[in-house]
Amino acid sequence: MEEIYTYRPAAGIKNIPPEMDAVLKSKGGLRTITDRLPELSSYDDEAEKFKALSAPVRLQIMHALLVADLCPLLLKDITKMSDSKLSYHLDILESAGFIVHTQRQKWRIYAITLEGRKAIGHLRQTSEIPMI
Amino acid sequence: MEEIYTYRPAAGIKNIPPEMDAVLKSKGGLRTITDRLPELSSYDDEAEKFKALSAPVRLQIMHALLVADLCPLLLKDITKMSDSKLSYHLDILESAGFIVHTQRQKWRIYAITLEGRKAIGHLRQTSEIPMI
DNA sequence: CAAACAATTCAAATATTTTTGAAATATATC
DNA sequence: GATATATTTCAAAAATATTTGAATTGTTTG
Repeated sequence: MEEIYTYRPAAGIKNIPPEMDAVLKSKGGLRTITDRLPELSSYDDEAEKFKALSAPVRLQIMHALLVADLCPLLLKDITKMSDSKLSYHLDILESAGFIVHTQRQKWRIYAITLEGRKAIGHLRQTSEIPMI
Repeated sequence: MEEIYTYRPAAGIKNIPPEMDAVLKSKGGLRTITDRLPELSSYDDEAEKFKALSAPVRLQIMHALLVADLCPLLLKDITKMSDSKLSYHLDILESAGFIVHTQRQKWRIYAITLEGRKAIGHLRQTSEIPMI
């Protein structure tokens, strides 16, 4: 006589480890777990933010901006990057919402956002830093 | 008579915005800022961790493991990925320290680590989840 | 022990990201 | 107004990451 499990794994899955069987039982079955999880595309924004911080050069920029608001000229000196390369990475950080810029005549001034501070785990505010 | 600024920017930099001049003065000059910043390679590990979470599929795996420890068979069913693809992404998450696995005979069981929970901002512990 | 299973590994193909260098834009200075 | 400056944008090249599918490893089952 074949026992019917409400937590039976999806068709196609033959064997699962005994521990998994127990886990599924306690969670109400695989279907219950699957149904609770959001769809893949719901992670897109979060993934983009993580990606923005996934390059050492961009973390370097973030940490420089943690010390002070800076224009690309100075960031270029600090990071030793070419103009266009710096511009590329600044754009990625800005698109992710971690930095912003203001235009002052022919210069730009970049500043880290509150979200940016949080993201790199430096929420402690250094009050002297000018905010935009 | 030429004034000598201790906060004068590095050679090669001609003009900076007036606001930048004030910022540099308050921070002790560009050199002081640069000297305080760690070298580029010091961000490698942190960048690798962010990169591990920079793909929607990997966040999906993380969130599934937040609900329960799971074997690749079940993860495959949940994420609709091919064997080798899943294996590739599990490896990236494990290398970053966000998940671990134990071997039970022919099966593996993957579990999220405490660091993994923290990283995706779900520090609130759901006590029923079996930990390895 | 042969066939089935769970899962990984590997190499090639594909896709995405990053770098580079030239051109463009806009502002400032002589 | 011509030249210099600050910065971006763009397209091609280079570097990395991901996907795919076949081969491999080790374990279980008949």
